[in-house]
Amino acid sequence: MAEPRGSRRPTTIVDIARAAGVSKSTVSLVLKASPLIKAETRERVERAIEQLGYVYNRGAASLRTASTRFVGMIISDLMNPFFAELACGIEDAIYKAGYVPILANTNEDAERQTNVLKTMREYGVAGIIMSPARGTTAWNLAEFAGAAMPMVITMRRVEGSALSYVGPDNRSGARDAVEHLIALGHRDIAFLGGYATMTTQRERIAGYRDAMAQAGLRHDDELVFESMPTRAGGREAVEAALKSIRRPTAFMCYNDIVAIGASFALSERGFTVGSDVGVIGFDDIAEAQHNAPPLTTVDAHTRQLGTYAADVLMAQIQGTSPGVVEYFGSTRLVVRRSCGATVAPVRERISA
Amino acid sequence: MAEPRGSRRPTTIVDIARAAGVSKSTVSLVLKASPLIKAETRERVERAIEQLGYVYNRGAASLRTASTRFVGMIISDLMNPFFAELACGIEDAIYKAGYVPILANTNEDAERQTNVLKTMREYGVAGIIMSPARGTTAWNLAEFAGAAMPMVITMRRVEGSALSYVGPDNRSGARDAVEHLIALGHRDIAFLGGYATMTTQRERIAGYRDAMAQAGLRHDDELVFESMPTRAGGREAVEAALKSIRRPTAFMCYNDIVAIGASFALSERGFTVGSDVGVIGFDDIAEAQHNAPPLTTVDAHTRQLGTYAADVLMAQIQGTSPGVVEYFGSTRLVVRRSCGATVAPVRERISA
DNA sequence: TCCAACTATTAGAACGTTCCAAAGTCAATG
DNA sequence: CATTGACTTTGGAACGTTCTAATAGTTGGA
Repeated sequence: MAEPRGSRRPTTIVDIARAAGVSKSTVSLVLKASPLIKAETRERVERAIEQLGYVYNRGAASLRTASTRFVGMIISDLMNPFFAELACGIEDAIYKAGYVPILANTNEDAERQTNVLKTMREYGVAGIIMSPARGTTAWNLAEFAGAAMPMVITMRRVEGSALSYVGPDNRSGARDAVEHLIALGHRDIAFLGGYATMTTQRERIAGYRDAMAQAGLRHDDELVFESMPTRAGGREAVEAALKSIRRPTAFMCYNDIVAIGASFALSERGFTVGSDVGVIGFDDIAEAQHNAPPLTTVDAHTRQLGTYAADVLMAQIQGTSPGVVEYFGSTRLVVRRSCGATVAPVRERISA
Repeated sequence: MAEPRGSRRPTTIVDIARAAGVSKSTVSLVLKASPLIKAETRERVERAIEQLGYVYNRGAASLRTASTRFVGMIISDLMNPFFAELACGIEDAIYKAGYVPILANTNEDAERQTNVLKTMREYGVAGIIMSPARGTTAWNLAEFAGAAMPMVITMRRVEGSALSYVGPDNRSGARDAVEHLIALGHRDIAFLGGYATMTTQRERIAGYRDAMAQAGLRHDDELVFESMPTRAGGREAVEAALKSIRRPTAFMCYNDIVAIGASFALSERGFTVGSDVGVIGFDDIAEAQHNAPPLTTVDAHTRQLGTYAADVLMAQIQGTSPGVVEYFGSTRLVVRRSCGATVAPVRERISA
């Protein structure tokens, strides 16, 4: 509470030691709650700390111990509610582990990502969790891959990288969703959104093709409509699909915001999404539930994946890790109304 | 690139000095691009840095200079797209100013906020930007208010606090919106969402009352339906309003997610939002545009406010500030279709 | 030849912690 | 009364920078 008497210099461990009539070593031990210190001494020191309004200097401690409790958290697009949820999961787990997250939102800018990685190293972060910007190559991460720095990649695989990875099982998630569309009677099903340069898109398309092939349905490139993975991209992709020769009756979308953009554009054009035409998203962001109509989607358990990614990193930092982890989280189809499930009841109680 | 020869010890400025045949002071000067250093010497040092794969240790530098380039960024609810957008604005500005954000998502938990403030001080942040958790009092912030630590509060005013504040002009924004509803012919207009313990809600309600009083319309407490400021809260609030004696025909909502929840519930009950009944939100989050129907709302210029808050903090840190700033950003009514503007054309080209 | 005024470089203390090795206390034991 | 061992406490080096003041080296003018 109180300021140090005379000077501007902040109170240090030495001031406390003087005030309490002990050595600075003793104060240091009190600060880390060492059992070596006698109760009476500890109280005396604690009183001095209180009185002088001492603030522990973690920077100095870090210099001495050559380790920090910073964790770098590199997010590719924080404006996307999906990544915001991921970030929340990561942040929470980091906080609970007694670490502190340094945030960087790269906005899909690989150059910025490079800068940020460099800076974080200079700040001595204990490890890094990152959802890589589009176009990140294993080569970009090579420096870190050498176990030099604990690091986990999340949500987007980087091919050829030997780093730990945590993400959803995109392929089986997409397969489940498309199988559901097929079961509802859809035959011409398009895939909307994303670009083939994104591993996530390729994985989801693979799932789409698995289901289509299984049912003996067409699933060639002419049924894939690429676009930016945004709401606007969803609108564009669906417009393109509607202009195509074989007009699809259902749309498996790269993610929820694409699906929301697509269902919006479909409604604008007079289609009744959920009966004329089916739409399914991926991720299950909060918004999906309140879309019109409520969006059928694949729950990726985003928040939990974030938490798990952080846990993996912590284990790696603390050396309790079994080495490189590759985790593909299970997904769950959430049937709402956008898929054309006219008969099926809404299986879900609205909650969030 | 290359690792130091023998030991595990990371390369330091001293290793560079030895390799380049100069003193560590010289290396230090090279690192800060001092004009004192001869070009030839600089090159020699830079070559050594490259060869030994030296990583600058900012922690050590901070200890010596007694200052860091960390900025604390305390967000009350990162899952809310409004705050995610705010966070993006802040992060970007901080990054551009050459600082590094430490993130904390308090999740409206005042206790966590207290912890986080303490921790950030221990890490020696140069300043803090924070959207306070609900229930934060001036007393909670008293320690910081003494100009001891540069700090700017954003989005939610804390009464009695002498800290800088940056946020939208809630009162005039809400007034504009309600005036628009009145101009469209609505007479029974309710206010939905938030709690009177939140300064932001009180300000927005004040604007609502300004407009209602001006038009000579009822605006007593019976037309205010409080709820959590979430989508679920919006649903609950509108249900309560529909049960009330004097059933309103229009709803001014605390924010966009409340409005989205409300318009969802109204549609579920068979109302056609935008003709039977009007709904207006506040914030203009990305989602508003793709709501069904697209949501009329008050653009708070969220991202810019974040950027501005960061700029104010930077000025305060660098001592170029004119002291305590109170900024109430102008707002802009964005007329879409939820307000019952059946006649008015949609004034906006869809863009995001 | 000497001094002034540069330019370029450097020695060494300082920043606030932690940690090691050593030392002081005290009661019990032989 | 010395010795032991458990329990507390401590001095001082070390962490990797920056910064001040001082030192060389060089040039040019008197």
